[in-house]
This record gives sequence, C-alpha cells and structure tokens, in this order.
Amino acid sequence: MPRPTIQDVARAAGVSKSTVSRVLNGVEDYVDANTRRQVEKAIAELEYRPNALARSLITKRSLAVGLLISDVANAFYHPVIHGVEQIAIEAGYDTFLCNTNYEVERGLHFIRSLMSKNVDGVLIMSSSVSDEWIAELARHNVPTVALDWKPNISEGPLGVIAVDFAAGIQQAVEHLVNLGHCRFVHVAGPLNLPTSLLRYEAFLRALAWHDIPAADVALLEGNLQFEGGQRVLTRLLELSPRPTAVFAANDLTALGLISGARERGLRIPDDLSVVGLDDIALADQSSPPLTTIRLPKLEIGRSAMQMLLTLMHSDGAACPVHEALVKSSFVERQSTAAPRS
Amino acid sequence: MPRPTIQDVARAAGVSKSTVSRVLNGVEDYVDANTRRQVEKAIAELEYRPNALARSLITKRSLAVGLLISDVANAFYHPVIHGVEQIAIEAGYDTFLCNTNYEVERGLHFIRSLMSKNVDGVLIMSSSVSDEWIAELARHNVPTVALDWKPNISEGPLGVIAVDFAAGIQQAVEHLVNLGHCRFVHVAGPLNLPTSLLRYEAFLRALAWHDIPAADVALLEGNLQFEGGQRVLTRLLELSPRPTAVFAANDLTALGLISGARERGLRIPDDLSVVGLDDIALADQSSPPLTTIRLPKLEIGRSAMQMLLTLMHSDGAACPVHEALVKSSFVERQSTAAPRS
DNA sequence: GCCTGCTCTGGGAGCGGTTTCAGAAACCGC
DNA sequence: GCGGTTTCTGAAACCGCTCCCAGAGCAGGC
Repeated sequence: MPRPTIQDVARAAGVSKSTVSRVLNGVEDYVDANTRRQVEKAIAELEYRPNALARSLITKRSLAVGLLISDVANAFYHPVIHGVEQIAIEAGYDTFLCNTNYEVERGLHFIRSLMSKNVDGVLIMSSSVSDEWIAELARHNVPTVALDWKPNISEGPLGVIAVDFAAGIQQAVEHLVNLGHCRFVHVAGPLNLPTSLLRYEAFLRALAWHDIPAADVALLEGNLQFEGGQRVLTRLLELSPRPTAVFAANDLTALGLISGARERGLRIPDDLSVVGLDDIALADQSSPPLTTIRLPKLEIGRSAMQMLLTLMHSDGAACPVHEALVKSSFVERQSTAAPRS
Repeated sequence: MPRPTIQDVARAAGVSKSTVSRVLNGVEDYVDANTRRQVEKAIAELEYRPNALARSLITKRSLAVGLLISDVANAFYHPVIHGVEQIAIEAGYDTFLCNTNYEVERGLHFIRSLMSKNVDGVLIMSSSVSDEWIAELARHNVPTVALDWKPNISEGPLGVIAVDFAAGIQQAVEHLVNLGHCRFVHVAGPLNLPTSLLRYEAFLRALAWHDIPAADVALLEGNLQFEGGQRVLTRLLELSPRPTAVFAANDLTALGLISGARERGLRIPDDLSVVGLDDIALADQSSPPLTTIRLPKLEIGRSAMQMLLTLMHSDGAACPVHEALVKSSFVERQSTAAPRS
C-alpha cells in the first residue's frame, strides 16, 4: 500500500488537511489542544511522514545541501565531510555528497542535478573547480561556499574558505633549509588549477626568503592522487642535479612518491626528504611517518557549512562575498632528514 | 530571478505546457517537427531545466537511490561506492550517500529522510544494520539491496549480496597452520551483528578442519575501526597462553592491531602474525604489507546497484528475495610468518 | 443587542510538472 | 463529398503539500 498522505491523516482525525498541516509545522498558530492531540494520534497510528518533495515544491526550501568533493577515497575529505555533517545535521539539513572524480564535466552534471532537486545551498570542496560551476550557481542565486577558490564573481550569495598555506609552507621550508637542503622540487597539482600555482608560489617565496633562487627549484606536475605521485617519481629521478627535498602539493602525492621511491630501492628520508600537505590520517601511519603541513580539515568542513547556513538564511540581502581564513601549520615527522652528501 | 518554469518555456515557444512536456520526455509521441524545434530553441535560450521535485511528485519516481555506509573514512567503501556510482550514473540515477557513523539510530533517520524524498531504492552497505530499517523499507515497498545480511523478511522487493567468507578464510587458515601456528585469536566486529558471528564461525570451522579445537581460539570484540584494533591489542597481550596469530574481522582492525603492536615494541610478523579481511587499498601500503582476505569490492558495488535496478524495474511483481553470492580470496603479504618459538 | 476582537477551522488556489481526454486539422479511400 | 483514421495540440485534473482568506463561534465592552 502506498504511503499515507496528509489527506489520509485528516480523514482519520476528522479534520481538514489545513489543520493537519498546522500541527505538522507546529508554529505558533491557533490549534485547539484537543484537535492537536487527535491529529498527533492519527499521525502516529498511520506512521505518517510528510512528503518532502511536495513540501519543498511549495516552500521553495528543501532542507538539503550539496557537497562536491573530488573523490571519497581521498582521505583529506573525510574530516571535512564529518565537519560538514556535524553542522548540517544539527541545523536539520541533509547533505548530498557528490564525487566529481576530478572531472569538471561530472561536477557540472552534479550541480545541475542538485539545482533541479532544489537544494538550498552547495559546498564546493572539489579541487578541480570550474568558474562555470560557480557562475551557474550564482546565476540562479544558489548560496554557495567554495574551498580555496578566488571567485571572479562578486555578485551572488557566495562564500569562500581561504587557506593560508604560507604559514605552514614557511615553517616547512625553514625546517628543510636548517637540515641543509638546497636543491628542491615541488610536485604540484594540475597546473590549470589556480590553487596549484598559489602553493608553488608560496613555496618559492619561502625559499627566496632564505636566498634560494627559483632556478634551484624544479617543478613537476602531479594529479593530487597516489598513483600520480608514484608515476612522477621517475621524472624526479631524471632531474639533474638530483633534488634532495621534495614538497608535494598534498599528502596523497607525497605518499605516492614514497611508495615509488621504495620500489626503486631509494631510502626515505636518507636519499630524499619528503614533505606533504594536508596531514591526512594515513600520514602518521605510513612508513616513515610523513612530515607534512597540517590543514584544519574538520574546521574547514564546519566553518564552510556554518557560512553556508548564514548565506542561506540571510537570503536576498545582496551581501559581498563572505570570506573566512583558515591557517596551516607544520608537523615534523620522519620523512625528512639532512641530505646525505 | 527565479528559475524558468515549463510555463515560461511554453509562452516563449507559443505553445501549451503539454506540448513542452511532450518534447521534454521525447517519447514516441506525436509532436510536429517544427513545433519541436521551436520548443527546443526556447528551452536552450531560457536555459530551462525541469524541476525534478515537481516531476517526481507526479511520476512517483525520483531517479535517485540512497546508499548507506558506515563511514566514508572506511576505505572498504571506496571501491564499493565507485562501483555503485558507475552503474547508477550509467542508468541515469543519482545516489545519495549517507554515513550512518556506525549508529543504528542515525541510519534510521537517513532511511526516513530518503523515503520522504521518494528515492526509488536503497542500498544498505552499512555494517551495523537493523532489522527495523529493512522492515520500514519493506513496509513501504521500497526496493532494497543489503550487503551481507540475512533478512528475516521474505516479502517486499528485497535483494541480498551475500559474501562467501568461507573460501578465503579457509585458505588463510591453511596458510597459518602450514606456518606452524596453533594458538589463535579472532578480533570480531560488534558481536550483536550477525555477520560478526558468521565470520567467527567460519574461522572456527576452518580451524576445526585442521583439528584445532575451538578452545584454542580466543575471541575478542572490536568495532571494525582502526582505533578499536589499537585498543584491543592490550587485551590480546593479556591472553594466556599468548596467541601467535590473529585474524581480524576487517583490515582496519588489523592495521590498528599492527599499529598498537608497534607502539608496544612488538614485531610483526615475528611476534604476531596478523591477517585482515577486505584488502583495502592501504593494505599493501602498510608496513608490513598486510596479509588479508580479499573481497571483490568494486564488484559488490556494481552488482548491488545492478540488482537494485532489476528490483526497481520489475516493480510490483512480488518476487522472492533476490540473492547474489560474491567470493573471497586469500592474499599473502608480509604480516604473517612462522611463530618464533 | 450589536459591534469588535480573538481563537479556531475549512475551503481552495497554487507550487511545476505529467497525463488523460477530447477535439481540430489533415489525409485517405471510396 | 463524406465517414474514418491518423497526426497534432490544448484544457484540465492531479501529485501532496502550504498558506491565504473567509467564516464560525464565543467573550467582552458599550
């Protein structure tokens, strides 16, 4: 048998559906205590649960938000997801998690799908973002919060969680320089992503501060994934002169590099010092435990969702782009050491 | 401005909304080639996208399914999720991923939420399932596929992906016995879960086959998570006589055991042989690489979604519970060795 | 006794789509 | 030229809910 509707409840309680709706939404609205009890009884007996679709069709709010990430398998996202869910559940929102699989096209597909489902807001945590996504959302006035993305758009209910990589990178560089390293390589994320360049530049700036010229810093392109790190190690070994320290755009890449190094018989950190970025849960379980730059992942998720809530509730009021800044910090473990020579 | 509706498109194209609806659904329905072109033009110009809510309110299908898992951070689920998504996207379905966080209550919350959103089906991959969930779904006739769960319910559109643990466990036991082990311990999942007992019993059976009595097999309870493995190691060390080989209910537990062992200065595999179950991606990156029993995770995801599609399409036809069996297999790595004595 | 105001309830329009039904127009064979 | 198909289109009902509006009943003030 099909689910009971509000009409069925009304019939069972001997009232009109308007009245049922009133007790359902339980606002400060006149409804007699007796009637209320009757309706509640009918609801319980029929195990009635309102149809969220019909409801949000008319109210224009779905109590749901979309969360776009690159890939669930990327451990960086796990605390982020938890953070988002903590705040979301607390506020009565559901989250739709979407794996873009690092593909811009697929992300767009999800954004359209989410919009057609009338989500109240969207969180974009995927590393490969496209301006087109944001534009599509802004055009239709969907509150949006993006992680680590400088939007070209200034209109629309848009928030940004900016990451201050500089502080952590600065400390990491200091650590490496103190150990005696002078030939560096950075394994970046896809170079078409603004964030990839930002991290690279922050690295260069920190090195320049220690009088190490950009010419002594090689740049290789990875894909932010484990196997990308494994693959790129081959190219790293072909560099001449051979770098003694590598800074990877994220921990997954760093762990891939370590794995690739082990396969080729290299010893970490003796033959090569490796620094990651993110501080995923695996980082201190790997061998050797990974020296890395920590991002406050849970906080990123929490404050992103918090910001989205603000955006969604202050609706209409054309506000400037919201922005929050989160800090990075350095974590020393055992994947870095003084160079051998 | 708000999203355009079908009415706007109709106006722009100079037709009625019935006609727009017809070209939208593009079925074998009479609509003049010229009118069709005009409507399509209007759709493109307005960037019209149908409201999925309104649509599914009347059609009773949402082209969406729910996917319940215990925790995104559990790597076992990553290939499963990928598998589900592969098939789902192909068939035009969206998936709503829900983290039950190993909590039965939270799972029920999600199931209700999914049902109120009119999902067409639900996949239950969460390890902590409750019969109440399945009952709730069955009562409302929602097609459901569960992983590794013997349902008490025989009515309703229900499918089950059963895992044949026996084969893999058998091989693992053979491996351990051949190495010379004779004192075993099993670290199970929560003992209120049927699947925990099934794995334990399969382990006992395999050992009995080699004339090892159940009395020589200790049982400890974990929680299927990493830190559960770490914690339980303390209790493992208190066992007397000290076991030489441990079989964990899943890889996460096994890795937690290894981590706990390292902290206490134990050497794996010399002081203790460890066998996991799942073969998650981490398993061959850990140190030492984990000997484990592989589950075909991608296939589990794919065939679960495939089965769900079948269930959803053969709607109404009261069929018996569908069932598919997937096999497990043994993977030897370096966390097992002959006992020292 | 009448008006005002407050409390409570039901009717009904409408959210944005789909689908049934009926009717208009064109075509066809005789 | 006329009945009968076939092709095309629009009107209207409906999905399950919310919410506006009007009205009923009752208390209180004059």
